[in-house]
Amino acid sequence: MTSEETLEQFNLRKTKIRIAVLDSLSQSAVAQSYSTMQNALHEFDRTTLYRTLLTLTEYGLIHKAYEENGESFYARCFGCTEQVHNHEHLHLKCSSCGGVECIEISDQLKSSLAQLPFQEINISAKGDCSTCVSA
Amino acid sequence: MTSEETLEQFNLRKTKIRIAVLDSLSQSAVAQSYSTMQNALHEFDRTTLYRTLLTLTEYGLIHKAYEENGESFYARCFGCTEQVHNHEHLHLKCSSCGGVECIEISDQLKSSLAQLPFQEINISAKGDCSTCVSA
DNA sequence: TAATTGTTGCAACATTGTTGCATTTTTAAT
DNA sequence: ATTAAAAATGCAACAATGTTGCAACAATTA
Repeated sequence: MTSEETLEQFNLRKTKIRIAVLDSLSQSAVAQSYSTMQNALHEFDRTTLYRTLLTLTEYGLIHKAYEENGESFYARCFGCTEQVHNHEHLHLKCSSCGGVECIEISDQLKSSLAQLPFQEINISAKGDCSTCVSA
Repeated sequence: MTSEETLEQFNLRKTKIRIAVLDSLSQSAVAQSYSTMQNALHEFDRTTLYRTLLTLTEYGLIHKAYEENGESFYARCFGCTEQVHNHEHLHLKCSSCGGVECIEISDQLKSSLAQLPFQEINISAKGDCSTCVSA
């Protein structure tokens, strides 16, 4: 599904920056930092980017995958809605390239987590991402 | 062990703010945010607090337990050194009081995590902390 | 095409992160 | 106890990001 179709589906206006952000995050294997996106989308005002990320997050199209030292990394959400979030993955911050990758987790780990009486469980880790480990 | 003794043990100078930060975090059941500490320690310059947190973190006396929306929460480290970190717990952000609590994790979850080929695995969750759930 | 409604760009300010430097404090030596 | 050396502090300054208000503008709908 194209970014335009996605926006239509969520009853969001199809604006340039929303399409650009969704396109960029959809094509990216890793979550992107705010500053990376700001550099890539320098034709837009940073406030606009800020509000675009807020809106897309609010509607469950993207999510903040990782946060460290005040730097936020965003990724496309798949199977998430405003109410339900699929967090059956962990976020790996690559020690080598600095990117953040989403990693599927084992069934054993899933069931261990399912026993916890908490919501919005989030796992992050550091190591080499799939790109860097094979390089 | 008192905060002064702890600082001695790590060959760190016993300054007012270091003792105040360690005392405060040692007595606190929950991790404290930077802004909370800044308000509590307003007699010190915020740069000094900033550098104090850096130093205590560097030597493994405290650690950044949680970070959300640019707000960092710090807690006393137990059994951590500059090299080895004990992260056999998860950080629970309380939906009610906003505090961050350290929670011990089950052996099953520990062993699931031990199988992951990553370092510095960190789990966070949202829910009610032990204080709020019983209130 | 016009009216409506939502979005954008800009200005402005808050908070936190960060560095340099002069001053002060801590520690160790005398 | 005094002093010299080393380290920590306070202050000024600037960067990055978060956040709001508002006028101008663009996307949708009638």
